[in-house]
Amino acid sequence: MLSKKAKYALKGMIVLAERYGQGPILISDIAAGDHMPRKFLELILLELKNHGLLQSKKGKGGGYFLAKPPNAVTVGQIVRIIDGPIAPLPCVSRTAYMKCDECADERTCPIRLVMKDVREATASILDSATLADMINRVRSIETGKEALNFAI
Amino acid sequence: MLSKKAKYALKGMIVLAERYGQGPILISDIAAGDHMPRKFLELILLELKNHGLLQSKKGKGGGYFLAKPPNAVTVGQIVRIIDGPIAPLPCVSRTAYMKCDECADERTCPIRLVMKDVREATASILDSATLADMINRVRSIETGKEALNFAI
DNA sequence: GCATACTCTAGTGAACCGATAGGATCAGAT
DNA sequence: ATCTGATCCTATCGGTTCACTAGAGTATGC
Repeated sequence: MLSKKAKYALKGMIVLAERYGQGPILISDIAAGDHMPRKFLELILLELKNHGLLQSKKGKGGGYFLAKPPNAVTVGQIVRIIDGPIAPLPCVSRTAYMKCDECADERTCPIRLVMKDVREATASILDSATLADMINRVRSIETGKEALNFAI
Repeated sequence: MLSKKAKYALKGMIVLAERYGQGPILISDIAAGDHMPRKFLELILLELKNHGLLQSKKGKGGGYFLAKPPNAVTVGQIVRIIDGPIAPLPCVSRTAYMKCDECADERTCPIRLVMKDVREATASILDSATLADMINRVRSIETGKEALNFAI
């Protein structure tokens, strides 16, 4: 389950992606647009900055802005920073692998086999979805309406 | 992330599936085989029973057994009972849908669109994997060894 | 030097997790 | 009837995480 923290992080990043190239944006502005608790968002943005996804400027005219273009930041990166590994079990994680202590033979653990499939499927979705993708996807729904459905 | 409780539930169900048709199995036996805390497992099996996945018999010669054949019980069912909805966000859940309060237009929420993909992918894996599938998958690895790899 | 805005450390109440305790209840054997 | 073996049920507990808040610290620009 995605935490609220991660959800706020994603929302914040999307706002910043939409205004990419327009200079620093105030925390307050980001929070106000999507009804997020300002102080909480403050922590989150800081964390994303410390992981290199954001840059900031202090003082008047300050704020946050993306460290990389929107097509170079994926949902997977953001979720991993805030919520930790994507894998449903530590023993199938690539970024934070840990052996289960009870599991005798990892290679033949039936639960592991299924959860590995889940991990693979989830990771491939989250790691291929960039901020730019998300924005475009919404725009095409908003402007083209149900056009895509007919195209299929 | 899958809870330990859900993991124990899956392990327990697999044990019961392997011995399907052999009458009731003791909680203690199930717990001992996989090093699970007996009392904790007791709660879990009870919960699975109350949701119709297991049946039980009290007194001497008692124990737990599957209410349905192993090919009629999926991982998804078990996980949902123990850990709740599979969806990463309530607003993309089919079994426990809940609107997000902040989300103005659900149809164009970019986060929702991505998480819906994740839900779909995860659910299709978990809902198609039965206890019988898991057992067979392990057996074919154990007996056929690396045969499958060569086949690819 | 003062207002502005990010930076950092603590802390808090509520909920959840993993596990245990102990009695209640029921089925079968004697 | 009574005893034994097993599940059934409720309560509780220590620890951790979650969602959020408070407030002091620090750099920036005018």
